Amino acid sequence: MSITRYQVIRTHVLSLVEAGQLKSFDRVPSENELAEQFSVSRMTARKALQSLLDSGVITRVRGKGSFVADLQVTGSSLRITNIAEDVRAKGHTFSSVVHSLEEFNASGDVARRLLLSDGEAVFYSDIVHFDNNLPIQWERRYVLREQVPEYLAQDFNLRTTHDYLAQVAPLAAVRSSISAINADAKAVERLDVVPQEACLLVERLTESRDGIVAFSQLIYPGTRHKLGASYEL
Amino acid sequence: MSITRYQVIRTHVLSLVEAGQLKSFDRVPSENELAEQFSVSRMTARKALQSLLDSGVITRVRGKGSFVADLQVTGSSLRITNIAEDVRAKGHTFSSVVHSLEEFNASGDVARRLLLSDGEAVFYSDIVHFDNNLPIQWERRYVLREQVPEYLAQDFNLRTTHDYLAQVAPLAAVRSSISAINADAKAVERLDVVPQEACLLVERLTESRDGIVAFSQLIYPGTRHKLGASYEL
DNA sequence: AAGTGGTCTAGACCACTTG
DNA sequence: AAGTGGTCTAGACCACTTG
Repeated sequence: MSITRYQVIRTHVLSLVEAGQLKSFDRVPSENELAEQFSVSRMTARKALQSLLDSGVITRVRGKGSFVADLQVTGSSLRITNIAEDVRAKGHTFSSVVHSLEEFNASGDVARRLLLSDGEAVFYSDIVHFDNNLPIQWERRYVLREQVPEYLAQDFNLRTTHDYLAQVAPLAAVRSSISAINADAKAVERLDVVPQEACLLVERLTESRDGIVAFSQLIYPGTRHKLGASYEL
Repeated sequence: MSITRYQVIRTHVLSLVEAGQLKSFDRVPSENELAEQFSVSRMTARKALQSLLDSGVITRVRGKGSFVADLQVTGSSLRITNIAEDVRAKGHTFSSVVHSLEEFNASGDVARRLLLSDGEAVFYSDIVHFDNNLPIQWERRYVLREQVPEYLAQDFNLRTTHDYLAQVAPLAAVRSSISAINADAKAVERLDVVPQEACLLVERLTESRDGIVAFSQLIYPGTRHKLGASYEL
């Protein structure tokens, strides 16, 4: 079995990603660009990109292009939890502090996750949730305006963003990734943790039947909170 | 988005399998047969069969033909992750280093999780897994001796603990928790991270039909690895 | 020799997003 | 209007397995 042309192209693009020359969400050469560069037909270049899509290395959007995917490896299963219910189920008092609720010009990672152009406006909320006055979750949420036009008019002390969104834009799909980060100055302030303390970062893209609704970043003090997942086979 | 021709063909073949007209190992119509039957080009028929291959519905052998695959045991989205497969799916090289494989006297947390008394002996493995020579998972596993008597005799360079355990003690239930920790000296050594770097800690209790099998601690460099979970509702 | 799947070409039309 | 990815065509050569 000799090495095929599409494998050569696949390996080339993969090496760009692995060498760090292309980072998450960076644009990957298009089918036409690769076809010209490697002197192959577009279908062959396409096959290379398609195999990278299948491997989860890139994502593709018609009309826009192909992009390096977010790091993600495993697929475990996680319940979508309602933090207010979880706290109350323990017999504790749940409360929230809304730090920001405003319009925001998406850029960088946030824009790319939401498939927006740099500078497009989204709704933004910055809220900390407490369990008996101890901060347990810092929630930053970027919401598409056309999907949830009344987002800024809500009182998120009365109802969590999760509950409100579940009502106005019922979930159809959720993609989450979980990583660990060291607390920066802002996290120290919001969550009352020690500088550099390990925290859980859950990034979540939620979709309704009408498409993407929101991108959320949920940060938990690592030592104060565990995410649970269980399944029976 | 209209229904494409290859989807029509895919659906047709799939319905034959689901209706039981084609059983495991039965021959599926060839690319040429389908192309003629549906009046499409061979490439379009091929795309339909290829998508069935990707879904695990059929297998294909050059020169022989396409055949209905053996019964699938897929638990849909509740996949328990196999790190070796995940790495290889990206086209990367997977390798492992076994640091310890020995008997160990359980105590504290480990004993409690396994419902043992303090000081009872279990089998213990300490292994680091690499993605292209970059450490991505440090796995410490505590295994009940009576459930897996031959655990210490295995070569976990050839087969991961996950694969071995899946074979000798099929999973019946899994309970995981995920938290964030700051890297201690041992983690720095095993995972080649910076001291205090945030890492993901996945703790997992696995059970077979005969009861608890093992307790595992899986530690991932936080910045180098994300756990992904996605579900469609 | 005839049939199979694997790769590849050089075109085409389309829906969609961006300047 | 130009670029993107998605689908599709009608050919081609190939390696491989089977009668």
